[in-house]
Amino acid sequence: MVSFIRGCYRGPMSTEVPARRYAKGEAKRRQILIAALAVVARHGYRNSTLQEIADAVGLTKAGVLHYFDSREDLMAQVLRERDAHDGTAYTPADGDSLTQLGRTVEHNGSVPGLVQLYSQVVIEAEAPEHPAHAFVRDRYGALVASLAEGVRRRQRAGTAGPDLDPVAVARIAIALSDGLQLQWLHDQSLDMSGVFDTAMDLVLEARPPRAS
Amino acid sequence: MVSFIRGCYRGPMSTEVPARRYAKGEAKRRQILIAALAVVARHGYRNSTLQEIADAVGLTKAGVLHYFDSREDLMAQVLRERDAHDGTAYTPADGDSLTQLGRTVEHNGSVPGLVQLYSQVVIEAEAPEHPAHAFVRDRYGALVASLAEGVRRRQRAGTAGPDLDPVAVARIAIALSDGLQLQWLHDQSLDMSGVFDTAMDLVLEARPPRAS
DNA sequence: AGGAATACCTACCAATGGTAAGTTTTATCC
DNA sequence: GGATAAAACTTACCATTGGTAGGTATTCCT
Repeated sequence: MVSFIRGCYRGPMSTEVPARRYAKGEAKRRQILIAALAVVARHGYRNSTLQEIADAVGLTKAGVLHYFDSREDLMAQVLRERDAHDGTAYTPADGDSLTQLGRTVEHNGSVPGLVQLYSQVVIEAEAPEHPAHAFVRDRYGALVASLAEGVRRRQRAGTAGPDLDPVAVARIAIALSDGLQLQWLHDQSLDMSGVFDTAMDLVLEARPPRAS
Repeated sequence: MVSFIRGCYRGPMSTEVPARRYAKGEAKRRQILIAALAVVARHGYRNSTLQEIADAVGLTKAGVLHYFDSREDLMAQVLRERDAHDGTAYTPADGDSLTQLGRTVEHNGSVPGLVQLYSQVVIEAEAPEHPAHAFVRDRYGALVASLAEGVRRRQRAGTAGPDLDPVAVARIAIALSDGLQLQWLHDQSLDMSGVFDTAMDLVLEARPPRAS
């Protein structure tokens, strides 16, 4: 069981060194991740077979499974890689996390394969034994924290209702993002980004209560 | 009710006659639907096998497949039946559809199995060849229409911002419902209903814009 | 060059969804 | 109250797929 690295999740706070691999292997690994996403985009998540992914990169099933513990693990890693790459998730304290989330929503409107994969992994990972369980959990946690902080900053700046519960608003923003993506999968004419911005504007409303 | 329908989806506009079947079969069919939901609740969607469902009702796999075209079809029918039963979906014009949706969200907080099944089917059904594709599409459509009408009624009553786009608000409500359920699956301590109500209150806000 | 770790393949297995074809049960019609 | 047609099943059986075991070839470091 070689896998000191494979399968085990390394969160943002983890500093473990990656398992040493040969250059060729590292390249192949990346290639697999890219191919997997492409295959999902073409045939959908549940119709994406290990065999087809393997074919796409000139390997056998077993060859692919040399890099990933399982199909589920592979799919989860696609997400993780993507997540780390375009840094949508763990937004550092500098940028505005709410704006960043909005941008991510907008961007996702161009990658249906990724959206489907994301939704699918999130649901599957509900099972505690799923390889991405901890990942998704941590991701949600980090997102909530980051967004809540963004809300607090806006409250200080006066661009968000002072009585809003930052954590609740964070959860609302995430729910909107996830939920709109679900709808969008069934109707890609939906303007996810527009609806998201509209909703968030209303939620963050800094206007004083109506004189009742 | 339309409980005697099977296999093929009959939307609101369909008038086809139900396939005739014996009383015993009808009972068995119900039993299977209930058992399927129970199995999903226990082991999760992807770990719910036809075999186990069959065992639960004293049949073989093939026996179950006599009633449903496929596993996916079975799962979709569980949703459909449930949908028709507690009438959450096609809310008639009488009640307030927004309140109704809120109640459904609250109720779903007690049935994790159903929530998981629902989410899973919605994602799977993105594929046009999925047996529940048309169902989910129609369901979304009907929900949007119903909720949008609810928003309009509130606007007339002065309990919703007059400038709100009813359809957009409808989509927002659905997204919140779906998205919160996704989060809730990973953290059942989340107060779905509370967050949902909070968000909708903010979105529907009828307060006048702040004097900028 | 030597040697350890990696990269990768060839079988092989078990589980699962699904089908084909037949047998038994159920209700209906003379 | 049997004949009969349809529904309610069952017993094989198949194909796909994820995954494993174990071996061979390749890479890289010293």
